[in-house]
Amino acid sequence: MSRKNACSAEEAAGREVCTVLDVLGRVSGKWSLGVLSETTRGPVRFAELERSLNGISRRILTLTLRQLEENGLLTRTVYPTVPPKVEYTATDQARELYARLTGLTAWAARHSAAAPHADAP
Amino acid sequence: MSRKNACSAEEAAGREVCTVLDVLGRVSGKWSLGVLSETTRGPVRFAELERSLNGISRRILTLTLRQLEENGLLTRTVYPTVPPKVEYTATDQARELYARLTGLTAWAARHSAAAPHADAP
DNA sequence: CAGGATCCGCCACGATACTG
DNA sequence: CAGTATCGTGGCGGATCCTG
Repeated sequence: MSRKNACSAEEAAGREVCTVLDVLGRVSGKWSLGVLSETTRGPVRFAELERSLNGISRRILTLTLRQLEENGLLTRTVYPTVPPKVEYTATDQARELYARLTGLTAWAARHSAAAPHADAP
Repeated sequence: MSRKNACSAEEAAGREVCTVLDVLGRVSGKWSLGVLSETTRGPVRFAELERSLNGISRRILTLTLRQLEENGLLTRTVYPTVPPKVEYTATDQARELYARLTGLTAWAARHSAAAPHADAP
């Protein structure tokens, strides 16, 4: 979960790059996109995410959720029930961003290249 | 420069996520976007990049260039002159991808939120 | 000038145990 | 159930030195 991105220097034209870097930094975690994918479909509980994202550890899941929340991409709702219940939902901003990101698959489709094997009809 | 992204598991809906992850992985380096930014403007020499991207080390620059080249995002042209001369240029694929990525700044503009200070026009 | 070879520090990620 | 607290690890990135 990369946090800091001061965009320390680069050149003048780098302002744009800097912004892009910042945006990508907000979903930089290995599982961030997976979490967004799940939470975009509707409210999801912690344990659900833990199962959906097969292989993620509790710690990383927590950190990822916190990061996304900090960046205004996730809404955390706590139900003060006796066994705790917490739901996470993607914000509108997150949905927009996620849409733009999945839009990259269009690019990937047009250039299936460089892939280890690929398919190619 | 993260290379491997087996997208080991996740869930079914994760295919999309997997693809996005793969695309982002191709420009994952700390300086990859900076390099793309420069090479998109036209052919650039190694030393030029080294200066433009202030703070980058020779090794990382080389690795970044190699990665981008491997992924078909950069064209490497060697001129067999006596002092070596090598030029790097972004491919069309790279320009397309870079355009989509800079498109993220639009999103960032609409949600200046979460930034340390800033917001409210 | 362009880049290979080394050595090293740091941080994201992972595995596990414990708790309200 | 939903986390927090600890400890360990791999690999990216940085600093140099050397060469065709």
